[in-house]
Amino acid sequence: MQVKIKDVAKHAGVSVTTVSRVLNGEKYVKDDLKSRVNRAIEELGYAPSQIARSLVRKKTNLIGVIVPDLTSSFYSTILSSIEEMASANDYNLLVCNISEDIDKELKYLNVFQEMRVEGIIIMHEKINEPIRNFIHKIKIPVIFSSVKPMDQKFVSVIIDDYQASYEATKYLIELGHETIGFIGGDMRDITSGQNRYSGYRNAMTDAGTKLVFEHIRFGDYKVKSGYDQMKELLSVEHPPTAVFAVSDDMAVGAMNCIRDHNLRVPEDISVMGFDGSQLTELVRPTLTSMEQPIQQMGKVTMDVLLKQIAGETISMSDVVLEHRLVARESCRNRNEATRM
Amino acid sequence: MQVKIKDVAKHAGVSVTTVSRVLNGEKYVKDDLKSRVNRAIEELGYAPSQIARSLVRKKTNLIGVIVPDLTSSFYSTILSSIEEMASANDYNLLVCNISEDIDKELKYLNVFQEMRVEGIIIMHEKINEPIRNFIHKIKIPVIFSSVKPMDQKFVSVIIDDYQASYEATKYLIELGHETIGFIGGDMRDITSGQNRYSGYRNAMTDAGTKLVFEHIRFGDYKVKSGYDQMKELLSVEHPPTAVFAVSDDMAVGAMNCIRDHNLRVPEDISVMGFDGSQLTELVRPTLTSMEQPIQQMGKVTMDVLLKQIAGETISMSDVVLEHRLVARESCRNRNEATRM
DNA sequence: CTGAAAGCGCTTACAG
DNA sequence: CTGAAAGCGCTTACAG
Repeated sequence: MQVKIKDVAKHAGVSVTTVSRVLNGEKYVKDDLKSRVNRAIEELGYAPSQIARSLVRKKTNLIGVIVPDLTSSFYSTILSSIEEMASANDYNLLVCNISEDIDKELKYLNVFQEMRVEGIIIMHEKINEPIRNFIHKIKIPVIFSSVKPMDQKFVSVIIDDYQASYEATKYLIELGHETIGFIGGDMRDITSGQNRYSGYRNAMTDAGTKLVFEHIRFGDYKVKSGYDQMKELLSVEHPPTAVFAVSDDMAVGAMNCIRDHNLRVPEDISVMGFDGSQLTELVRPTLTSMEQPIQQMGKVTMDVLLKQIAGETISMSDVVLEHRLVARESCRNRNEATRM
Repeated sequence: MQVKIKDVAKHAGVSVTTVSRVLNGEKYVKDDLKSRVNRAIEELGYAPSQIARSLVRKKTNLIGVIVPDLTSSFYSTILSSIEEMASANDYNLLVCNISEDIDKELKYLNVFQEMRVEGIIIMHEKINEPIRNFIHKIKIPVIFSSVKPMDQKFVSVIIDDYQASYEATKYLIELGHETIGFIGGDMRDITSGQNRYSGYRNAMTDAGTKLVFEHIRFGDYKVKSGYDQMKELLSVEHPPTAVFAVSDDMAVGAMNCIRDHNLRVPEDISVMGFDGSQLTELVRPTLTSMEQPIQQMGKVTMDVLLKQIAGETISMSDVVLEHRLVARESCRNRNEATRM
């Protein structure tokens, strides 16, 4: 049996009320009693039950987080930054890794509700009807991090994906590339699918560069799909001289595919990534990438969520963070490249 | 105000006992009442409070996990596998990312206790005195995953690090390498520090290969330290022709360093990693690695922990899983290599 | 098959 | 400054 407050009270010869008071650091307890209580706590190895405390206080200090893929460097970095902020504010994280499994998500959302988490963070945008209904119904604050699903009720902490993608493409154009392949995301995703595609498309047409149907492909953000889609890009009659993949993972997959076909990055083909994950510095050549402020994204997400929990009436607008193109080795000027 | 069981009872015109019964799927409730209750639950959007339920059942379905570094591919993969098993068994994960911060760990361990988690998983072996005392004192099952701290009270799910390291080294020796550099871990770590070093050392001396002091270095398992230590190895008069790093991350760092010095892997220097993380297939050349069964490690950890929670008297012995050397491109026969 | 009552381990007015 | 009592939202004997 766990020792409980009653045992401590008995041991110290005081009432449970008094024990509770020293537990919660209230003043108005004589030093004499306070030290007796503390000694009893020490001697009995007492640890108050958060469960019981939560019940009466109606406060759990719990936050539920739904991660699409824990093993992804991008998400685990956001999560780690969320965790840091949470911990600093005495919140604990209940984490759920749904790997494309929508049923699991719904189940977890229910668990979150039953656990009376004070806030929910969601990091993907594949929101189906039951989930949409659910998050609209509950009165727990919900916030989206790194994505913005088609839904105006919730705050999203994101970058301007359209603009970022536009600039990334423009960068390649300015490097002299006239054929730029695109490895996009899931077009059902607004943020990372549609917006990034639009940015690419408009940058191309604005520059008077023609869009080549065979140069436009879509993956699932993971390394393997980058590899597979690149393979397709290499198999067309006139492969592009540069490729823009909307995730670093896919960009790395593309780079590997290019190398496995005995071509060189960036001499033969330039590769541009997106996200700014650890991978960028880890591969060779290092990967030029349109970077999201990943750490900050996690931090700001928790910041805003904590405010929502505190009941501050948040203006329902999104938080849009700065993106930044970090040039590394994987992209090269087309003319220099051909000269080599 | 949250709707509670009393509201449902009133709405359905039954007692809370009856509502509780249908909630918990007990038989002995007339279909008539059952459907009235279910309708009331539906209409009111009622979700039972796990907090209250936990209090009376003395069961939280919570497991606390302490991860050294969420952004590491190795740990996040174990965590993801733990999460999967937990979820399948209706357990939820409270995760704590301590980044070398021992104070944070102790704080979290306290939180875990107060939250009445049913089990605790720890994935590192830097156990200091206060933490040791703490985990020895609490009556919550504690299990170590991927490490075995110097302590006999707890079960560890591990591989035979000594043997794995011995075999990895032997593999390089059999490839004809006579000078094999070593990038080890923290020698305060029994499992991944001392045991892996011993395996290397003994494989070398058993083969009659002499240990070269300047060829033996120690990092912190991360990419950067692999890079830095490799730089040192390259600066000695006679650099080794092969390098064994005790983590894939360090091995990748070493590979990058070698390349940045205009040397080739594996033509000039072979590189062997350890862990079997996603990186192995992702870098070029692909990384030969002594692999741990990462997924299985997470799964088995949860398996054993669940048994301990169920009160099964576990024989206090560790679970030792199979390691496996996976040969890829980064290691080459010394003679072939020099011929090129 | 159904319900009234006690109790899970705390906190918090309320009274003194 | 201290304590008795009510209550947080459930479940579970117990009685019928």
